[in-house]
Amino acid sequence: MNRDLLMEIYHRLYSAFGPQHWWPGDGPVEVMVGAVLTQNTNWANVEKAINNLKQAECLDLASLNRISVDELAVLIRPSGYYNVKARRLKALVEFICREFSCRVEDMEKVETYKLRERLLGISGLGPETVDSILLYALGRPIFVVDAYTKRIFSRHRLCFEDVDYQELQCQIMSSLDPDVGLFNEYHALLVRLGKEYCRKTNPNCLGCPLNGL
DNA sequence: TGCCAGGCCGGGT
DNA sequence: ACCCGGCATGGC
Repeated sequence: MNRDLLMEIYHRLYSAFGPQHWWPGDGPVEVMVGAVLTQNTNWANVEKAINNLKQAECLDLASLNRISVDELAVLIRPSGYYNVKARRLKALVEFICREFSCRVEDMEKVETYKLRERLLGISGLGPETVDSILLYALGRPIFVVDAYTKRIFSRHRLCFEDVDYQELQCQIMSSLDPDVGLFNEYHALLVRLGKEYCRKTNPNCLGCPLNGL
């Protein structure tokens, strides 16, 4: 993929929308929880679930490790798929507690792609969730691909509609310098653009900052 | 009312 | 190697 084109897109989005201040949420644990809860789900619903967790003072590894799956499911109900997501959250928390003594800081010593593989081994964590955790919770230079990224890029004929996740990620990352700040803002801006101009149906291209690329 | 949202898994071909 | 149903809430 062409580096200049990728940067042109980035600058257009940044000019149009400004900084997005991602991830919306405080600290690595809240970010990781949000990454799981937002799977195929509107962020507004995720916020309700996260507020429930805060209210119950359960938004930390020790509490999440202590409460039952069913108790957790009740708290995260507004985020949808609450039974599967409760299991996925427990699996993630158990992983961190088992492999890193419940200390997020201890994950720092693992090389990024090694850690990526280990996170992908957790049932319920796929590439987007894992990459979101790596980039936004752990500050690793990993580009997050999502449905909007594919839709936007394919509609601008920069990739195929059904492009493989890894394939698109590799193409993008091999064309850019590994810059956490850039990757952070770029993905957030793509989501912002997607919400306003590149939904599944009703693609209103009028006023889209990428017009005439 | 129906469709969509910052996916992923497991079972079937 | 694909393809698909299931998982579920809340907003427009």
